[in-house]
Amino acid sequence: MALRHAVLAALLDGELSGYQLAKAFDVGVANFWYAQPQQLYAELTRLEREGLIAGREVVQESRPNKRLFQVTDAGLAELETFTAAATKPSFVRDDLLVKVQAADRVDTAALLTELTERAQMAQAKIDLFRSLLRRLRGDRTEEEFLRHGDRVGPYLTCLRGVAFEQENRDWCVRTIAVLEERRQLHARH
Amino acid sequence: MALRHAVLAALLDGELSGYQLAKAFDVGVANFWYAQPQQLYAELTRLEREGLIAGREVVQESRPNKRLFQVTDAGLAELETFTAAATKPSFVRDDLLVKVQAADRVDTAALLTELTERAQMAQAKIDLFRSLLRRLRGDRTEEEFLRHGDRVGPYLTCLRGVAFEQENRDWCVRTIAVLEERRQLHARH
DNA sequence: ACCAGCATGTAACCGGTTACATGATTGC
DNA sequence: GCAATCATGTAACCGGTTACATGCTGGT
Repeated sequence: MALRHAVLAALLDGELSGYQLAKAFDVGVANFWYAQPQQLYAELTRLEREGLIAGREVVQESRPNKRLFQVTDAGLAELETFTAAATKPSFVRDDLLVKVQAADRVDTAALLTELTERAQMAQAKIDLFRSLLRRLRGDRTEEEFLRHGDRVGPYLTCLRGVAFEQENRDWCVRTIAVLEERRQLHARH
Repeated sequence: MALRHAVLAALLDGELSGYQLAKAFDVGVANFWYAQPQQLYAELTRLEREGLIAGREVVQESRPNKRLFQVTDAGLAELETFTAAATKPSFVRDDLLVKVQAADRVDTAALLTELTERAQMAQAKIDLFRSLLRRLRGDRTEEEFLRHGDRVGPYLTCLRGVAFEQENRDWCVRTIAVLEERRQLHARH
């Protein structure tokens, strides 16, 4: 089980519903975890049954009722155990990189389109994460916030997200330039 | 099925045995895919059965015999189809980031150790990838190689690997500094 | 009228992980 | 003598993905 700790960590920010969590996990919760709604609802049910989170029904009028969840003491203890235990490093697994690996042996037209899209998606994420960072730190400087702010966890993971997506975007742009130049050279023969 | 294309792409460099592939995939083949030996042997069997790769037995004296595989025309066609089709973006999923997300609510001692280890592992990968890049480009400059070299795919993915691991290392170092400073502030109370 | 957003699930499937298994050679 | 490297697999499991399902409200 891997998602459970990501959910617990996400719920440290306060009470959230499954739907709200789903929105957060849809963009990857500041690029550190991605999950689909179905997975989350299932995981929330399990976590509640095990007493690691507590849910309460919130009745709404013009919308369907929802259940807000928060981490219990047992849940926090679980996170504590998890953080203390060693984990094996995670690896990148990206189809786009596989395609680039094969780029000099196959047609690159579609690949170039995809790389362009990826660069744009990366830029969109950068913008999103940057505004998130601004919201988190408020009117303090970054250094000030990281020293004395109360919830630096999300800020730090978000910084990683920004750096990752910048790298992503820059690499896409560079790769497009290289492949396009080689295409032209090849066309001229 | 996802691994199959990564294997096909890896085999574009020339004939390789399952064991050699396993070594490459163990470090993540320039950080674009990771897989275990068992997975590879199973996948190679499947790919050969489907005619996407062809294997030949190589008899060795002082070592167990091995089977070398190369991509067939059908395999190349499969790669072509794969590259032309759209893929959904991949997401980062890293336990270490989950831990950092929760860092201000749990004890960070073990986490700091792990971050240090990660920074070192990232540095080791950077060194590894850099030497790979040097080997690939030979005595040409990077620009020259990317313009006229014949196998730029591996070079480009390797560039991504270096950038990723640098980002990784820098973020670990930064995060350690932040968490450690907060620890001291908190200890003094 | 129709689509987007709110809100929550079930069930089947597949791919990746973990555990288990074997056996020879070379170097410390 | 022991560990590391070469070399190749099988089987059970689990977690993440895909497909399917429901129903109400508010805006264009």
